[in-house]
Amino acid sequence: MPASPASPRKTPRQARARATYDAILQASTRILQRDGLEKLNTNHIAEVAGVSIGTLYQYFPGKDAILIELIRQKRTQLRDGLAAVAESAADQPLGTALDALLHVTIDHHMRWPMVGRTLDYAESFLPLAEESAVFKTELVEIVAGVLAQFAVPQPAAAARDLILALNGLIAGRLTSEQAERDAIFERAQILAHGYISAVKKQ
Amino acid sequence: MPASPASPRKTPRQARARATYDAILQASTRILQRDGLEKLNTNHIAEVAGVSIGTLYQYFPGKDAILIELIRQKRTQLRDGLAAVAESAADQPLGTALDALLHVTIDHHMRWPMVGRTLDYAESFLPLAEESAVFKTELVEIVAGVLAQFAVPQPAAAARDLILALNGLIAGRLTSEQAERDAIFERAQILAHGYISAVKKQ
Amino acid sequence: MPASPASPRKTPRQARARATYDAILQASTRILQRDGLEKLNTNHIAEVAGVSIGTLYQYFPGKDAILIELIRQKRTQLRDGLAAVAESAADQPLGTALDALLHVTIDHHMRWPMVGRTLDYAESFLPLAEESAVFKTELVEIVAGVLAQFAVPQPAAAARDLILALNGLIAGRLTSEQAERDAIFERAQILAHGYISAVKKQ
Amino acid sequence: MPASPASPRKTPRQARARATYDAILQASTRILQRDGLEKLNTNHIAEVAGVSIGTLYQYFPGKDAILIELIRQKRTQLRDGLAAVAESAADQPLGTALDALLHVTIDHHMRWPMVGRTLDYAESFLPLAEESAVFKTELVEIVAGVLAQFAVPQPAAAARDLILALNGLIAGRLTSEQAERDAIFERAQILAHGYISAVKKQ
DNA sequence: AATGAATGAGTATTCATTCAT
DNA sequence: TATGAATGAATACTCATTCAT
Repeated sequence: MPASPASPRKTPRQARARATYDAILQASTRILQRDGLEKLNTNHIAEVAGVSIGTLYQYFPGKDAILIELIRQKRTQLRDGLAAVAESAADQPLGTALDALLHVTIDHHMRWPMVGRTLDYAESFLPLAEESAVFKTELVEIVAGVLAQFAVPQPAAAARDLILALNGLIAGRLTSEQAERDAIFERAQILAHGYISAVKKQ
Repeated sequence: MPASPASPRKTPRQARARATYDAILQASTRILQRDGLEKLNTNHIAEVAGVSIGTLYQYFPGKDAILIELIRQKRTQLRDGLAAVAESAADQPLGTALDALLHVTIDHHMRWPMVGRTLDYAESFLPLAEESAVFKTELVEIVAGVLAQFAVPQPAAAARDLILALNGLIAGRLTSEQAERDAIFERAQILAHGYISAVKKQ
Repeated sequence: MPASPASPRKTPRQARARATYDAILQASTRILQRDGLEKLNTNHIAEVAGVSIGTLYQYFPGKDAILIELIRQKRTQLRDGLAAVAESAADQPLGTALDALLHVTIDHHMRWPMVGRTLDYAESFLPLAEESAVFKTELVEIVAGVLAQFAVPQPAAAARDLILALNGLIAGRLTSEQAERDAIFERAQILAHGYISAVKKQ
Repeated sequence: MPASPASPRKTPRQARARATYDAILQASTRILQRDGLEKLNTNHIAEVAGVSIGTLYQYFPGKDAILIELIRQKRTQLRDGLAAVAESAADQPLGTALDALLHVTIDHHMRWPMVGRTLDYAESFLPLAEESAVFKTELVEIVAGVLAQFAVPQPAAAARDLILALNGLIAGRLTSEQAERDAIFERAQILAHGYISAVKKQ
């Protein structure tokens, strides 16, 4: 099992090790959020995390592995959040279900807006093609499952387009000064409902 | 008035100078498209452009200035393309005008998909905040002008949201294998029409 | 009396300790043979030996001490092998005695060819000058003792030259593809006999 | 033509560049001779050579390339030296020819004794297998050419063995305190003549 | 005694930029 | 003006060694 850049080098067993592992990831998130990808270097991460550079390399085979782990954690959060909402939306009207999904998505983007944008870009140079495809399929399936309950035609294609368009809208709003949570929700709602109405009329 | 990183060091007057200047930008585009931002370094650019590193620095004060110039050229292309279409859309039905805008936008994205994504990211660390705000406003005004002709309420807000959502949809599609021009257009059309219908019903 | 890098930190008394000690040395030999000196690091040794890095340092004060111990063991093996043969050669003809010495030497080189070469090099940076001089003298005395029985003039000088030349021949052959045991023996025999004949004629 | 560790990165064109290139190699030789392979690191080389670390990497893709270039230069020196002597030995008696070859070889070893030993070891981890085989064949052919003139049977095999044995003898003597040039020559002469006599009697 | 988490000095390498020619 | 040799700060990563548990 050779260490690839895609997997952590050592799985933390002791409590201290776990804390170190998390500290490295949290420090990375902070740097990404405050200074961007340019300032994310291993020495800086170690310093912010309060560990030595050697310790960092005990847990991650390299800088890319840290980025990959951050991406994975963020994906897991979003997927689980959407899945939970999708499940509880089973017996609710379309508008309610949609709004719940929107809230989860917007909250997710708002948590670390800069980190999200940066990690999206990082995907383009990390060896994550296959994993990304799987993740996108999972997201599409979750959303498509909700859409299918309301007789939306071609639910997978609709889900994929909705996700992309909403991501663009939300991320774009968060980049600019227009970062009011409720305002974003309102516009996203119009977009989503409008799109679904149009798709149904097709 | 010292040269700021945001402006080329010299305005090329002679034809040879112009050719060198363009060669540097074209080389940068090629490297960005093929290898990504990581491989974009000044020595490599000079080599691909067929000039010496010294010459490169005669034309640009630094690496960032090259990126900035690429961003400006791309922005100018898109803005001019949309403006031309918007003008000729003055006496056409909404659907036709919208489709024309969509075509320009999709073509723009498809020209150098990887470059577009990369430059979008590069904006986040270049000193371009003000300029970017102006550009976005210009785009919004162009699109809002069209929407206003058809009594779309709050045309500026609608234009902004449409631009963001469509960018997300188109860029996302181009990232994945789903890069069929007509297929993208079809879905973008649904999104745009659906959104405008929804906005009108508000 | 602080532990010097030239001596193991503890003399193992219990069987388990002895096993650990040997496991570390065997692991080092395997790494040296398979991957070379570059890959020989204490963490790797500990891993291959199946002990923790802390335990390794209980038995050896440092990496150099491991190398030194390997060198000592190999030297002891060679010296004892040659000494045994030299003793039993007391009442045999010169050719027979010489052949026996050659066989021991070739067998010794063939056991771990890569390890031998590497440890020869390691001598150059380990604090082993005096010990090495003693060892070389011992070897020379063993061989010179045999030569003296057959009236070889200046037996010590002849022994020393023979050892050096044969080492060069054997090691060189083992480095290349020409590693046939019998073929090496044949050429070494010619070399040794020719040299002794020449020395006698002086 | 991708930069491999086996070839210099940039062939010096200007006089200044040539001087820098040579300074790097000379500094490496000095470090090798005085401190050994352990202390041979790129920063140290650059410092001793009086150039910056960046300059070093303009000429060599890495540390290994420097070692390889040193090996090549030493090999060329030895090969050319032996070839010249072999040619001029065409019409001389065997003893004279052999002595001339011995002198070249001993002089070569004595030039940088420590460097020679170290580079011999370095061969074992550098990607030089094929090149080394070619070089050894060339040496063997030069010496075998001389031996063949005097009806030595199997001249190639004899040449190869002689080279290996003499290298062992000379290098071994130079390692110890016994580094008298004439003394070494005398013993090498006995070895060479004895070996050839023995081979002829076979 | 054994463990393994942590350390940090050391080393290789890159790349934006300068400046003498 | 163009060239390309030179610079050196910045960065990734290794590995011998220590020490708290």
